[in-house]
Amino acid sequence: MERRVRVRFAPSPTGALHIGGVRTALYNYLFARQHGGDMLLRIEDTDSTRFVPGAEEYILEALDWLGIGIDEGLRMRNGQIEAVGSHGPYRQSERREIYHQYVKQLLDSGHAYIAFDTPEELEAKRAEIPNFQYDARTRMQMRNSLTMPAEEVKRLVDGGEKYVVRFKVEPDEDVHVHDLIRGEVVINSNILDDKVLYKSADDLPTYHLANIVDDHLMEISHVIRGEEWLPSAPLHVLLYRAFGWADTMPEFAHLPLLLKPDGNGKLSKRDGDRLGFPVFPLEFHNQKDGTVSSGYRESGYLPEAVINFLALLGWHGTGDQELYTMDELIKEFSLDRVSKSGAKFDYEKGKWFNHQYLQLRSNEELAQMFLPTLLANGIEHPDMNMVATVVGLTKDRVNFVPELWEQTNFFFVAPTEYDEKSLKKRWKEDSPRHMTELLEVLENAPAWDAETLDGIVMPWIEAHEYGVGIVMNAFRICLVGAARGPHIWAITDVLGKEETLARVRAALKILG
RNA sequence: GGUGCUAUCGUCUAGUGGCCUAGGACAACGGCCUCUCACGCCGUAAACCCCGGUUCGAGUCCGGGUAGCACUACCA
Repeated sequence: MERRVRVRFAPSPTGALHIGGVRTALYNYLFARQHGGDMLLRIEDTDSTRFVPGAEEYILEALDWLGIGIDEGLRMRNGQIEAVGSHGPYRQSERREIYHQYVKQLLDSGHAYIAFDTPEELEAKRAEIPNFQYDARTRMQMRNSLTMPAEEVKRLVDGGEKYVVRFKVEPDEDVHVHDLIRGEVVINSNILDDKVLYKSADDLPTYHLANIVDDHLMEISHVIRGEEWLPSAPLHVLLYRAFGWADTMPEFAHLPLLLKPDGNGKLSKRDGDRLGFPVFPLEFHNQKDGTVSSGYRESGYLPEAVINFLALLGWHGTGDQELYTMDELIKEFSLDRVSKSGAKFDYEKGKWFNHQYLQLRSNEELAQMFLPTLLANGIEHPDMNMVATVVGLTKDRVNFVPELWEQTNFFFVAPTEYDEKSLKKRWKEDSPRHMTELLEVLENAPAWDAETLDGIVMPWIEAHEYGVGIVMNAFRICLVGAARGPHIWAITDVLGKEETLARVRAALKILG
């Protein structure tokens, strides 16, 4: 009775994988793992006109980066695409023969018919009749195998006339769809049109047919997909019935949509560039239109942060927990705790998640990740131990690895100018004299560790009643160029005696 | 226009008839810590779309309204 759980993520290679699609893939993956089932990946490339080269690779690479594992179908392994499983092929464009067979079955059983109406004719019809719909009310006035003699249909088809196969929707029936998230949804078949299932022009089925055939053949137990599919779910139920597969029809779960952070509507490709944050997991160079879209990976996001962030956009556990590892998500996830309403994409919270996961990474690891940024800023061969040290000193104040540069640049490059605001507030009339004297104190330091320096500088300040804040802030400006940064002795420790003294002298020269 | 789905702080959400004086998180604001800037910690402000009904009792159930969203292709 209990069926093996098999779910699929079935994107179209029409561009970069949208962040909403990533979440759909994630929920499918979590569901599969939790039930010890299979996660399949199938490419739905039945629209040859929208195909974008590189999109398939992109999708698989993105899932691989995020740690969303694929058990069957297409997946990325060591930078190479591989197909695994016995239900293939897993690209719909390679399953033409299979679809032919099922189109024929529907035609033979009277559940579908051939239609010759051209796109132009249909367009004219729509212009002529408001709210025109190709259905039980209108199909008998159109050019199709229901209205034309069988011999003529055969003659046209054999003669290479372009045609489509339409599903014959029976009128006046309440179609029930059971949805795991929304419960029972009922739609009357009268509002459904006779959907095109197959187009002879490119010898490919449409989504609706391919989807049902593949899900059946691949033994999919649960269809977890975006809410935009809810209106066509009744059509899919009707198709399962027409094929005689009603008893093995998968369960449906329609996920709420990801909405724009401002205004209205669902999150789209263009929102990212408009609002200044990525809507794609990886940077994408579209070979078709030449556009480049930014990605979470390239923006400095950690995959575990993206996963955690996305998981909580539309799902929530039973308690107040917000930080989840993938394993915890697999354990806790459940479809009945998925929200019903759309979620505005809150980019700010994503930053916070990244901050949290950044703190968990080791200094050495972060130093490696920081290397490209250093190089981009002209730091050619940094001492990696030193980089790890400064990263450790500053990582708790950044959300992203590249931001480390703003926090650590003075460790690598001595200041040449000094922040005006800091000077105004922290560089006093006595500061040049203090620094000159401090120079002498430091020159005579018996050692250069934090404890030693603190042990001689503090008593010196106290003895002269200069004020700790006044001296230390002026000193900080000399070393950093502004009133910011980690603890002063941590800075002198990294800089070393020679560099520290040189910076104080340079500051004295410029600031007087 | 038609059909469907949805509706709690600015945002993500907890809440499944009394535990709600509506909880948590992000963001905002204030304070503490402190040589600075941050981090961190503590605190403040901030919501049940509206109208009816059911009930001893409604954020929670029902009806209506309103609003938002999705779909309405030989796209997925």
